[in-house]
Amino acid sequence: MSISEAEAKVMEALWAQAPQSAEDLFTRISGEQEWQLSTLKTLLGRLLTKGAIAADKDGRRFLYRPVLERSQYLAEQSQSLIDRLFSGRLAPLVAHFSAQRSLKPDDVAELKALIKQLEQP
Amino acid sequence: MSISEAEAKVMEALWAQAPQSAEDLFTRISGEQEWQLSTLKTLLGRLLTKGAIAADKDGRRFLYRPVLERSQYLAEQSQSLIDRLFSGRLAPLVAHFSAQRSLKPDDVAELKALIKQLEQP
DNA sequence: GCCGATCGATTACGCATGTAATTTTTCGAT
DNA sequence: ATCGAAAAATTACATGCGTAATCGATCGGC
Repeated sequence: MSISEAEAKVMEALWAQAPQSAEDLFTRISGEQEWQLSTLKTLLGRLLTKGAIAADKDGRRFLYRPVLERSQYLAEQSQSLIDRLFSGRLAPLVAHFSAQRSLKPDDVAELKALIKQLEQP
Repeated sequence: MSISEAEAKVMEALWAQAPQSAEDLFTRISGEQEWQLSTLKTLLGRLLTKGAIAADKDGRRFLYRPVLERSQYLAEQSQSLIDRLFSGRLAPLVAHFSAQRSLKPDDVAELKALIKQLEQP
């Protein structure tokens, strides 16, 4: 059921716009990704098998659309990371970033605004 | 160079305590992980090849210790996630969690404290 | 209705991974 | 010096993934 790295790139393209044909996708993705068309087709096939996308016939070709929602994918990936590495809690992850000094003032401001919003629902 | 899921579990055990022999590790990890000893040995071998751990001879056996630091591993994993899914910025990840309503009041409080600390260095 | 272009489906293949059994090496004890 | 236990190294094997070529089906034009 898990989406691989390469498959995720296809999902991103479909989340950005759907439905799209294989050709459409190929055009969009080229530039980001140096794939042959048949590579993309393989990935589409695998995503279909996994049920992450669906295909609707449109004349002689198929139009693909996501079934798995992006927000759900984000949730799974994020949750998995903080479960595996941060005991399931978000704050330690943020603390980690701050310890690495990889938080720019903008980030801090944005976080602060978020928190404020969370406190006054 | 990348550490796999199973390998990461071995690393966690070594980060928790080092150095340890394969037997030590096996004892510690059993209960969490249903591995045969030889599975663990395979993983140790692969980690050695990858340079993530080192081994020092101690009589007839080896004592293993981490070379890769946990904080670096955390940094790589976390950065990779937010790069792939959140345009490289932390705030959107936090926003995602809040949108999922998976932030408990404790978490919010903890985050708030963190932010405060970041503002007054 | 047949032919070729255009899609999708099938097959391929090397490498990583999860999991483990088997083989080889090496000490320590006799 | 030899033998056996214990540890490490090698080999194994199925599955998933990245990448792609090729085969097969199908539709539109003649």
